[in-house]
Amino acid sequence: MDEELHERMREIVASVPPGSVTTYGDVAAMAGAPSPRMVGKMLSEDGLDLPWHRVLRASGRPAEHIVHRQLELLRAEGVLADDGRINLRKYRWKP
DNA sequence: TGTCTGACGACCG
DNA sequence: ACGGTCGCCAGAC
Repeated sequence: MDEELHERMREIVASVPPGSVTTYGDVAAMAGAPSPRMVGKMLSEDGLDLPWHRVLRASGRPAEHIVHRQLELLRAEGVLADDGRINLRKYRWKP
């Protein structure tokens, strides 16, 4: 099992600064994950202590089950959604 | 082993 | 812009 990958994904998500967002795909690419799904999997089981709300789908929309909560947390950081969708060109984090 | 299931994404019409 | 489809890959059963 790859504990290393798990840690890299965690570190990347942890490093996304308040007021900006990233996507599952970006995190996967940066961490060298085989699929963006792995990022979602990691967050679902070990993401409570991470700024998981800063991770969106490539469309700029949050995953279905957490939409409300996520948009709420983002709004508190000044990341505003237009009809449920975040403008990635505006808020996307690029290290 | 074979199938199904996701906090996903690229492509296409 | 949207929805359908297909590829993806580790786990659960």
